[in-house]
Amino acid sequence: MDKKNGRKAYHHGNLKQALVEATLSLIQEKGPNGFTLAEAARLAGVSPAAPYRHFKNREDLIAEVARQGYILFAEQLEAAYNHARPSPLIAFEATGRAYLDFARTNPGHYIAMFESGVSTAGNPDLNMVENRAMAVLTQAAEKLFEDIPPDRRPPASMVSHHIWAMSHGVVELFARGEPGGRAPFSPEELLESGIGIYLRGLGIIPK
Amino acid sequence: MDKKNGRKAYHHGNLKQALVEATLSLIQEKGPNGFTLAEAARLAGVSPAAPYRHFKNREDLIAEVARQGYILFAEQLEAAYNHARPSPLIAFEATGRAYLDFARTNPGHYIAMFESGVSTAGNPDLNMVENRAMAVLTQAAEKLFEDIPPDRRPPASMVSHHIWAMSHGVVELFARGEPGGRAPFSPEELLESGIGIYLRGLGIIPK
DNA sequence: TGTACATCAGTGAACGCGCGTTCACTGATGTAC
DNA sequence: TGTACATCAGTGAACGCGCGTTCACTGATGTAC
Repeated sequence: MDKKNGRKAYHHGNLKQALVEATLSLIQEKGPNGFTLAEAARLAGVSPAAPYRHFKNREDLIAEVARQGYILFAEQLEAAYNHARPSPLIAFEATGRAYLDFARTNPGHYIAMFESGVSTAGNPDLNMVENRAMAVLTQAAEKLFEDIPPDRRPPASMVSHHIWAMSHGVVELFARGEPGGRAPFSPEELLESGIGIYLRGLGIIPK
Repeated sequence: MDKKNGRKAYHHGNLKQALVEATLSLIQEKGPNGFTLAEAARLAGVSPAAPYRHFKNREDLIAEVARQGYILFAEQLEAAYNHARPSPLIAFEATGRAYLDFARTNPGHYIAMFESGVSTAGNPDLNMVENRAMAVLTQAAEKLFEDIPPDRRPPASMVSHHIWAMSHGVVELFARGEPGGRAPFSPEELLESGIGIYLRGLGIIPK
């Protein structure tokens, strides 16, 4: 499995993943629709026909990037949640921070997942990994309600959708482009304070 | 100023606005980057060179769509807010609904404003109209705090950014594509309940 | 009211370009015996 | 250990296409006198 000497190997060896990585940087640079399949091939050092060995077309390539993104995303949320330790509340807040962090450090993945127009509904693979990521948030919300009387608990999946929406909104509106772009607050501040107020509204943080 | 008889007038009469409208439907259909300037020209019934009389390039055209969108947006938010009548709280909630409504009924504008990649920072015209829209939300938040002791008031602009983020998140994640796409709740439900919980957290709605 | 002229807002042909996709091909690798 | 062969993963040339943009042009409109 050793690479032969240097560049000129006829077989790339790992072209599929190399194309995924080329796509990641192209997406960051030019947006999800700002580049062509030929450009990705060029960046991977390969002829324009080569990608067709691995992907049906451009959209298929982006879907693969998104798929890998959802898996990473779920892993990182789960790691941040850390089995509700040290406490469900602290772990929940850490998960929110991890959301923002993921979007920050993996912009290419994030864009492929949420801004590229790939439909998760139409793609069973994608649907599955998306649900897995979502489940982390929902379970975190459930754990949070242990101390609330059952008749005052909102549905956990509604709460996770609220948190998801607020996080996504902060990412899209305030964490893109220039630092200090659209708002006088940092994205971290905004998300942290927003979730704080929301949790107080749920009765989870005392007033 | 009457149009001459029928189609074949050499001068279009109102090509600039016709191109804006063509762009609106193309954006809805194919996304902010899924069409070409030539396509917009074709849809407006004009040669591919004609748009250059009115717009520097494609981006310039999309920026104009966004600009008109922000103006509409501010108007609709303001109308919904209706000078804090019948009460600051009810008016505030109506404004949230108007946000969602705008995104729903003006998808082309919304996409041009928030998903096309036009930078409002780099364009003074856009920046201005964006701020005008934002100011509606901020003023609505301020009015909401009249009854809260000043030392417990969060900055109004922070609150408006929270609301903006949650609304935008709901639109992007749950109000796009198929009805009942990503979530088991309707966008309206989600936004309404989310804002409700948030306002309870602010102490504006009693528990 | 008429006329000359400037300006405006289009046309249509042309160009160079790069893309997506197909195709027959070929070099490298894996495997059966 | 060798060898024949199948398969895999690339190449490179070709095609048709539509785009962005420029250009000299022209028909319509507005205006000064």
